[in-house]
Amino acid sequence: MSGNTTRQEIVAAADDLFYRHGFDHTSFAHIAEAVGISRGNFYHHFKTKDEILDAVIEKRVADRVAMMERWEIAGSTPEDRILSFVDILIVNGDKIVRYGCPIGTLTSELAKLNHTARGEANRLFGAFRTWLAQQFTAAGQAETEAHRLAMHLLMRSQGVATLLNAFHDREFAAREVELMREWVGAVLASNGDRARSAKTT
Amino acid sequence: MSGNTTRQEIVAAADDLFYRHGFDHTSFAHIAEAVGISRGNFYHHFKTKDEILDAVIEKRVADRVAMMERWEIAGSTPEDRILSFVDILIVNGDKIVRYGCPIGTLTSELAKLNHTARGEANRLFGAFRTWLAQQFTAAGQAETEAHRLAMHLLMRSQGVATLLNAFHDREFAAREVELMREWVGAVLASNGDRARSAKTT
DNA sequence: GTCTATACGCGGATAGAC
DNA sequence: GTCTATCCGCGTATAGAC
Repeated sequence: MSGNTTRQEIVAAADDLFYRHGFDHTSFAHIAEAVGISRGNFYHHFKTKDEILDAVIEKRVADRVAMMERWEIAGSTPEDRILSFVDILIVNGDKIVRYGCPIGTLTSELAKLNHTARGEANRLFGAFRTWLAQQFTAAGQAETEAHRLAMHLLMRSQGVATLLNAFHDREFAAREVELMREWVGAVLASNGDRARSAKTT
Repeated sequence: MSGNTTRQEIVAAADDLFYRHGFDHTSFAHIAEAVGISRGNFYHHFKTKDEILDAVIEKRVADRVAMMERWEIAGSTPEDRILSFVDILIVNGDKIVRYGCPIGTLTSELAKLNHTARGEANRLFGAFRTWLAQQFTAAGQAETEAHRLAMHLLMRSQGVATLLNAFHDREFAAREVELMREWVGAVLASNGDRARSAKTT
């Protein structure tokens, strides 16, 4: 909580570079250049590259949590909030075309590097997973089913991101987003039916 | 076509290491050690690392094409063949848990490295895409719809692979594979209805 | 806190002997 | 075709002056 601006700048620059070029391929020199400081100064803030990675993951988690809190405020119903998640694929379309999903690609890379921060990185997926499950639960789904639906939606989002990055086909993404929106609507509508019939009987 | 065994061994070892540790992270020393030759000897077969990458991509494409040809023989109907594709997620489950999808992860990495072989790597996805589209067409789907269905299935396969790699949850994968099988059945059944009604009217 | 200078190993790549 | 020896740049990391 020392509020060091330089440290925050380093983390922000590393976050961006790790996303665009990957963790392993990004060097201290790259980050130092992006921030505008010398390489030596670097080690006053972070002793190892892994420490920077931890800080970047921490920042990414915080950013995603903040985003989900905004969705909570903006969306009046659980369905609206879930659709905010789906819309990431459109809102961040340009970046995904170029660099893929920030969470999926980091997770994949750390898995291949067999990096110790693998588990930490999974908190990113976990944040979305539990949040989505909460929304489905709020929409009337049973606990286990809500978690399955959350995983299904996360899965489709990842799949679309991967193929959008490979094929650069925005129409494909738009089509799949529309299918996801329809799927969410159908799932929650049929549940509503069950909920209503359960009430009336 | 010189039939050099050493060359093939290098490509096979590189294929494996690129998959398990990533292209960038795999060094000449790693490959040389895996094959059991010296680093110097290496350059008699490949002048640059990129040449090895090209050869690995070529091998991967050939392997996948051969696999799809086996599916053509094994499956009597287009639906059977499509389900062979879906079942990769189960058959290769262990490897996917550890290293993800060989195609998706390579594509993502090359995108981040902004590597020239990016386009070549996309032939891997392309091979599955066109083959799946052919199967959907053979099952009675219209040309454009067949391609959309192929992309949809490829998307789901990628999404499942990514989350399977992240969460190591085999039950999740089994559940999603079952959903994909149902989806394939439903899509082809409804099409069959349309085809039948078109015939009888 | 920020800098310069530097250590040291590993990466890709080359030369040339056998 | 296979080897050893070697070049050179870049990577992480450290020491120490300002």
